[in-house]
Amino acid sequence: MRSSEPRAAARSAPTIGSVAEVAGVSRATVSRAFTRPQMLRPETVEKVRDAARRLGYVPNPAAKALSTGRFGNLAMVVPDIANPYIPPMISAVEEQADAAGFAVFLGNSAEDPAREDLLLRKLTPQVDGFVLAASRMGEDVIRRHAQARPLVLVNRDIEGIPRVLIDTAGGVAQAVEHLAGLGHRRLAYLSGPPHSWANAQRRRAVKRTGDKLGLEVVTLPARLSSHDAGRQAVGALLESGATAVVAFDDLLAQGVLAGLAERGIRVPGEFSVAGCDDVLAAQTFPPLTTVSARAREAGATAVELLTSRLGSGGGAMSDVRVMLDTTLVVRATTGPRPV
Amino acid sequence: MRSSEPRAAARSAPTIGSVAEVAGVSRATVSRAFTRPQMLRPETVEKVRDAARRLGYVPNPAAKALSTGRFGNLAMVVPDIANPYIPPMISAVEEQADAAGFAVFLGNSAEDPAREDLLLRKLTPQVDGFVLAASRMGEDVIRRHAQARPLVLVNRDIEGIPRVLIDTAGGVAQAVEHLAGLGHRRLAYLSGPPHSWANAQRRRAVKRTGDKLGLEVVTLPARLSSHDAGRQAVGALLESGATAVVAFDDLLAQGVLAGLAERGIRVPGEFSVAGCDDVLAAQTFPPLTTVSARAREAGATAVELLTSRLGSGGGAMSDVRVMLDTTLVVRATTGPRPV
DNA sequence: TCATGGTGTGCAACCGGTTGCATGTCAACG
DNA sequence: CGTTGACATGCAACCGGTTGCACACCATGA
Repeated sequence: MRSSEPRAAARSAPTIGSVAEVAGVSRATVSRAFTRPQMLRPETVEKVRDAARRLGYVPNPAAKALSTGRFGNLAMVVPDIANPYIPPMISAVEEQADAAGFAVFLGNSAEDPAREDLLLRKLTPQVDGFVLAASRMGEDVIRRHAQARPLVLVNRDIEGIPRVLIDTAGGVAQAVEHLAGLGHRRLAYLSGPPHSWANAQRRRAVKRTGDKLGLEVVTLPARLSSHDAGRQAVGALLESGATAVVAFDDLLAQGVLAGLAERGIRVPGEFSVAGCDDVLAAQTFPPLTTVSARAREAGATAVELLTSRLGSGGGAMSDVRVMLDTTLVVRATTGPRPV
Repeated sequence: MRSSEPRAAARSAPTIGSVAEVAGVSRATVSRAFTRPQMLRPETVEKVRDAARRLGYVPNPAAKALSTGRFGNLAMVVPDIANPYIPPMISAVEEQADAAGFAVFLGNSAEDPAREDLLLRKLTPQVDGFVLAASRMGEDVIRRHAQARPLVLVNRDIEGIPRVLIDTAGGVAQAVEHLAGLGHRRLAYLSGPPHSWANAQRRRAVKRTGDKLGLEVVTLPARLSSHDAGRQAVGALLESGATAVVAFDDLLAQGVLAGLAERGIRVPGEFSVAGCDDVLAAQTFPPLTTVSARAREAGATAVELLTSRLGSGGGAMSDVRVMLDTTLVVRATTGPRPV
């Protein structure tokens, strides 16, 4: 038999109306059976739920959003999904949001502030809030968006906006102490993206701790965080006279490892390497000494902050700034200073 | 001064009504100025657009969705974001969807078919279509969802449902030929997730090609795709008497590399290792011989299929099955059979 | 017996767009 | 000069929920 549907897409989705009809009540009652059951006689609720179940009724979120102004959606925007640092955070956000009954939009800004801004603007009218990971946008732009929707930052420190910061300074300082304890006297810091909050934080921690312990510290630039950049930095690293390096992140550190291996320099026998973020670090050989990341926790915490704020009807809580501290994880790429 | 807003959240978002008022036209005209401008006098369109711009008007997608039944959203559901194979695909999907004017929901099923089903059910009422990567759901369940919304599969082969398959069989066969050419006579295949389409495909390709070339092939199980599983498989690998291994994917291969290194077995001097997917493979040391992945292309193609189908009003095209073939990338973990 | 009040349900308006149809205007034509 | 029709715009219903208010019902106390 031919399809007798009026439209192309056979969207015979049952509505609140059909449920009402089957249950023999009004549409209002059906609505209340789901949103305010305590307002109804228990047997009425049961009757409605039963009808709904039989019809396979699923409430239409668009309609709900239209009348309530709440969407049940969050958006997470990241600078680069491909950076291995990010997926665990996304995963945690998704999990936590799901548990709180939210679905999550994912946006990828490709490190471009303008793109990020555009994304937020397009997402705003269908989400209840945002999680912005390592946002690249200007402070004023972020502030403007925060006015339109509740917004939580990860690894970006703006006063007055709730934020979760992974304090790698502590872990990096431990790495420096660890290396000093192994007898190293001259240390290199291989830096990451120039405008990154995390890079500034780590560079400072290396410098300060090195100074305190009386080490010589040289800082080497790396254009960006990548394996190749790390490998290419090995020449400068060796010329610098350092016997150990702390790299901005694990990607760089792994590049350094590869570069050293190519030149036949043994790790940790002749050179020590420490990374940061604990990303795939246990999976290199030798396993990389690094600073734990806690990216998952950061994501989960951000969503908690967001949903609790949404629950409380947007009552702005006082300035929230969560610091997650980190510790060094010693594996096999650091050892005593070569003699 | 105190806030004089009626509600807690100051949502003074301009609506079609306010634009109409400012422009001095009816709401219908404002709507048409955006959706059917050719229906209006050009100067009217200009007048309306101008008013909208001044007010910062952004159409409310929930309202639009409610009246049109179209949402402007897609959903991508993956089994595990943390698997490095996935992010590039997500990234491509996001990019392509964005270009076509869609926002994308991300869902993570955590390899659990029931969770995946639930996710789809919850997302269905606010998306126009789905991209399912390596779905773990039963064929009948997938078919049911495909009835509710257009749906494209990646790396899952179900007749009648549009799908994009990364044909690693070709690349894997090349890997076997490569190893045979290097003199290896006994070969191991280290298998991946038991219910995975990709695993079956690869295992078959190794077996068939090995048989053709007169090699002995042993298949070793690995519970899942992980670094640890690979490392733990090294014992069985060595006992098997093989001199080379093709692993289900790069994660496993890298685990094998680590396990071999721990035992002081040189690669490729004493043992050859090939992976699959080209994920971080260039970043190990030595760089891994592997089969190229094309995950990005798969994602992009899936979205193209989806959007073109959405554009054509759901007119079901005939059975679509896109195969992306792959090739071997020889790097430094494969060498001549040890003597 | 009647006012009283609490309880459960329905009516109808509303959220912000879209769209079929009616209306008004104006130029072209007989 | 009246008719016709193309074109631009407005009116009002509708999408599928939510919610303030009215109402009916019933038990209670005077």
